[in-house]
Formats: sequence, C-alpha cells, structure tokens
Amino acid sequence: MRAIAAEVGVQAGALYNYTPDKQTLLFELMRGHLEDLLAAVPETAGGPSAQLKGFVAFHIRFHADRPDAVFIAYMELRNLTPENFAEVERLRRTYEDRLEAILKAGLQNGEFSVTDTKIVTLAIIAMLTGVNTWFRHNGRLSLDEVVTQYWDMVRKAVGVAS
Amino acid sequence: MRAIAAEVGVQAGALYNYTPDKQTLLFELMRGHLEDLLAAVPETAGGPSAQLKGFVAFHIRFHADRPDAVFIAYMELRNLTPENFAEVERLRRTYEDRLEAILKAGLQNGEFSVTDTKIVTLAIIAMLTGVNTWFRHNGRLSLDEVVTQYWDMVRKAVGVAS
DNA sequence: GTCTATACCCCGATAGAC
DNA sequence: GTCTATCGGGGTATAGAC
Repeated sequence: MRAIAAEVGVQAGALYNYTPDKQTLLFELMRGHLEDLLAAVPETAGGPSAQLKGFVAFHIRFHADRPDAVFIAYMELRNLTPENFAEVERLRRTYEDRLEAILKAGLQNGEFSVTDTKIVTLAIIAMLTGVNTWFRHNGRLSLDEVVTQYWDMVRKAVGVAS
Repeated sequence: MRAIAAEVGVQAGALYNYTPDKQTLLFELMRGHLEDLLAAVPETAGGPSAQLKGFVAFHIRFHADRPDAVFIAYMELRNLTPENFAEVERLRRTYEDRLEAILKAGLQNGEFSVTDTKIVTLAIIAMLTGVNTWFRHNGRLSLDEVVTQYWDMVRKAVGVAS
C-alpha cells in the first residue's frame, strides 16, 4: 500500500478513501482484468479453425499488452480470500470454456483430431500465456511473427492442415 | 522461517544453526532442485523423435512428483538476490538447451518441421509445466494417460507422424 | 480528501543462558 | 544445538487535525 501511495503521489492512509482494504483492491484489480478479457475475446465468425486462429491471436496480443496485470493475476492468486479466489477461478474457467467450445465444435465436425478437449484447452492456454515470460516488444521477433509461429504449433497440434 | 521451524519442531532461532540466512536457504533449495533436474534428464538413445518423446515423459513425471519444489522455484524467483537469480537462470537455461538440442537435431535430419527451435522449446516447456497447475494423482486421468496425450500434441506440433 | 502520527502485528535475525 | 527473549524494521489500517 505504501508503494502504491508513493506511485500515486499521496500518503498511504489516503488510499483508504478509495478502497476499504488491500484485499478488496487486489480482488477488484483481478476481477476487472478477467472481465476485460471476457469482454474482449472475439466471437469470430467462420468455422472452428478460423475461430481457433482468432483465439490464439487474441490471447497472445491481449496478454502481451498487459504484462503487469497478467503477472499480478497469477502471483497474487494465493493472497485472495477463499470467496474471492472462487470468483476469480469462476471467471477464468469461463474463459477456458470459450476455447474448449471451439475445440468441441471442431472435433464434432471433423476439422480437429484431438482426444480430450479439456487437456488440449489447458495445454494451449499454458503455452500461449508462457509467451509473457520472454516476449519483449523490442526483441528479436515482432508480435505478428510470434502469433504466426504459435498458430502454426496449435494448428498442427489439433490436426489442421496449413 | 517461523513456519519452517514449527514444521520441523524447533524454535525459529535454531534454524540459524543450519543456514546463515533465509536467502541462502531459498537459493540452496532452488539450486538443488535444478541440479536434480539436470542430473535426471535422460540422454536417450535413438533419433530425435525418440529423444523428444523421452524428454516429454521425463519432464511431466519429474515435475508431477515435486509440486512443492516447482511451485517455490517459480513463485520465489523474485525474492532472490541478483547473483542468485543469475545462477538459477543459468541452470534453467541449461535445461532448456537440452530440449533445443533435440529440436535442432530433428530439424537438421528432417524428422521435425519447425521454423524457430527457440520458440518451440519455450512453448513446449510452458505447455508441459502447466500440467502441474491441474494434475492430481487421484484425478480423472493417470499420469500415463497425461504423458500419452501431451506427447501426441508435441509430436504433431513438430511434425512427426504417429 | 489528505495530512501526520501511531497502534498493532508479523517478519528475519541475534544475544545469551543452558 | 536449542531455548527464551528481544531488537529493528516493515506491513496494514486507523485516529484525528486541517
């Protein structure tokens, strides 16, 4: 709280005019981040392959634009009360379900060949979120190139020809 | 330190007969974990495809057996001094290089079709380590089944036929 | 709505008796 | 080698003046 106050340019006590306590502040940050995510995830038109491609590009770009929020959302999970943790988990699961729905649709119409949509969902999200641990905007690769390469891996992993 | 002392069954001050300070204790824990990892990673015989399959199985099993060490190694990274952080990063990069060497060999002899071995290395490791966030030994899937499914995704992502 | 001052608690680490 | 006791520092949160 003292660090936040210093960043904002007030004393620590003044923050309590805006939040009842630190727990609420942390929870609202995380909830806001996840609701932004759910509001922004595209309902792409087209078949499952096009939707999956859109999801991959969206996930990478959304998270690359908010490294601090992503970092907090992950590292501070354990500091939430059980009730707040449950709500955050619910929102996260809602997001995962968006991806799994695409995989199920592609499995059903024969575009994808996967054996367990739940595992593939978690594997894809872990892979994509991992980009945040190494990607830098002034690094060797542009975000476009990163998106292209990850789409290539995801595409092949679910059995979609190029 | 007080929690560790209670777990062991001594008072907090007694711990300082075994470690000079908390930083050293944390660093030795993480260094030990990474050296165990490097000592255990197999030098599989056979071609790149067999080696990659061995690596995937090893990584999942090794990490599933040590969830606490994996959790600490990740969450406490930011609490290391710059020197200790650099050493931990060096060991982690050494491990990544093992995987990248396999990918490079498979790219060179034509078994794999990937465009950037560094990105594929990081993507595979992120995907595999993600298993630890959801896998439970008494859950829906056995570790054997998890290994099989992840190998199937990795195999396809690098362009190896079944 | 922000300030100063402070209450209360927990932390890592040390001192000195045994 | 472990204990009790404590130091110094930092944390969240509150009280009361302005």
